[in-house]
Amino acid sequence: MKLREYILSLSQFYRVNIRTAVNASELGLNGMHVRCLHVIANTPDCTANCIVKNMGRDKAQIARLVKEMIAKSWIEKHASTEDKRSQILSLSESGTQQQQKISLLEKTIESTILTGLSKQDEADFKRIAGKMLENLTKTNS
Amino acid sequence: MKLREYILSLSQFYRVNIRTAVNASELGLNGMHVRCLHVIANTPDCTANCIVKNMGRDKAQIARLVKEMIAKSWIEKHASTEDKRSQILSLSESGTQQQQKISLLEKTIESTILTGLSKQDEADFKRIAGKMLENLTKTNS
DNA sequence: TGAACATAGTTGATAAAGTCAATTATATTC
DNA sequence: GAATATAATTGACTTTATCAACTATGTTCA
Repeated sequence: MKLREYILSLSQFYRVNIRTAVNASELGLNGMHVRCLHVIANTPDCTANCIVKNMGRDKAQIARLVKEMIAKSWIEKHASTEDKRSQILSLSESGTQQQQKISLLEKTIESTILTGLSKQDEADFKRIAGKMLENLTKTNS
Repeated sequence: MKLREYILSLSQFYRVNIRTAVNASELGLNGMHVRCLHVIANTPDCTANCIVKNMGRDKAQIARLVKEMIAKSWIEKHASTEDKRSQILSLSESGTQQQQKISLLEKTIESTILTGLSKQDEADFKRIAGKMLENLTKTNS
């Protein structure tokens, strides 16, 4: 089995799993919402562009997701004082709650994924995947 | 950085890379074509259902992709002699050529990804990712 | 300073990908 | 041989992704 297959299949089956869990919990959000909320939660002074860079998506797609999440009141935006072109995004009260619920679901899946693997395996995986990511993103810029 | 992010980002950036390369080479195929051709090439007596299982996709989606690829004459189908419900898929002459061109592009990306990683790292990655995949797919069935 | 270029975000148009339910044709089971 | 299961197909639709054009603000440097 080729490297490609491992990479693509892992994400595919991860997606299927998390979507099933999220649907079941009836939070009313989809995969991209989940990931955006994460990025916003974990990035200081997060802007739409931060999400674009972090997730490797098209900025049009992110602009629409952001709009949608603001409409649902999960996030808020306010103009940056430093750069008037930038909009700083942050989680609202309810967005934070959503995020916490998702984190719980993800912990469950994470422990499923890691079944039968050692701490060392996990660390190795992250180290190697991190290096791969670095290699992949360097070529783009 | 969480496991989730490594898994999803790796596939995302891999996709972006391979798509750029495939577009540049003007082969006229998209990401799903690429993956389907691979599965067909590497599965003995491949059926649409094999692709569904292998890739974790909806059978409707695969049926349409197969139809499209037959229309483009990249693959052929003939009824199975063992089970008249099944259609055995195989690469045509031109499909094989497409597949070989893609393989070249993928080799290039693969070597980019593996830059700075040892043979041992690669083997470890595959072993760990393989176990993860096993964990993820077991829960679904 | 101000023209040229760069960056952040938005929008329109469209393509690709994914989903759910129903249907047809064979297979299997008991 | 009737009930049930499976392989593939189709209709109707939603979601996700992409590209190009555009507005508004920033940056550079002749």
